[in-house]
Amino acid sequence: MKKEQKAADNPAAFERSSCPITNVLDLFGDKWTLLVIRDLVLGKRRYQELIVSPEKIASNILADRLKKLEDAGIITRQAYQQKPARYEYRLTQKGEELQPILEAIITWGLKYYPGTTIFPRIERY
Amino acid sequence: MKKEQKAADNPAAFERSSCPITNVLDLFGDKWTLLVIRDLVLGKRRYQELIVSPEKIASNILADRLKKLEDAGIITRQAYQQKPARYEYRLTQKGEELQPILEAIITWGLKYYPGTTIFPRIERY
DNA sequence: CAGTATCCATTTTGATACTG
DNA sequence: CAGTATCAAAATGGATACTG
Repeated sequence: MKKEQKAADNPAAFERSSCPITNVLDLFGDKWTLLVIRDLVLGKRRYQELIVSPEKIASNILADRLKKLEDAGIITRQAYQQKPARYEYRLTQKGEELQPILEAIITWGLKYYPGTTIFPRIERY
Repeated sequence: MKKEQKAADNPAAFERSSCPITNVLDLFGDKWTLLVIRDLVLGKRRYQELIVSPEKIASNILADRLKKLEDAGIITRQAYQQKPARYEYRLTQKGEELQPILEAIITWGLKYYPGTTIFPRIERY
């Protein structure tokens, strides 16, 4: 409700949305969202896998970001078992296409923060 | 002082910094920093040019971000006249190399936010 | 386990006023 | 103009407890 209300009430909202970068920043211009996307790109799919990142994301924040990413069509949430109901999160095509952004960030980050490394992609078979 | 203090006090800070993406997010994982970088990439150099972006960045926020970007070695601040002292902000080599990130964002943004456009680069001669 | 809910501290912002 | 200062409001975050 927040975003829509903002768009309706705030006359500046239109201008803001006319720039592609601004729109993308509305999506992940914060400390956590891109980290969640990183983990999904690396192959994580379950809540438990996502919650254990070294950055120690809080459970409420993770839940919030997963919801927002689903709303944005970046990920899907699919049940993989009943009782108890459990879900897997996967990138959609739209989400997969964020990968070049991540790669550009990684390239720059590795160069200017020497000693950093990216976790290996989780292999599934 | 804030960042350094954080690194010194917070035991989790080390883990956080071992990932290149996390480090980059510390730099521009917020609503405004990347917008400032966008404008600089587009050729803006002076405070007045930067302050008039359609997103209406507040003057204190702009000043803060310029300072942080300078501290990070992304931009330089050079006087171009005295009395009154006036400065130009330009991307360093390190800052120029952020361009691929911006380009990846723009590519994705243009695709998924149809109707958005990027401002033309300011031409100087 | 996979979230949801709550509560409070901290951070970020936005508006406005002020200075050289 | 190019910032700096102030300050209240809003957003965000972290810790913890709770539910099915």
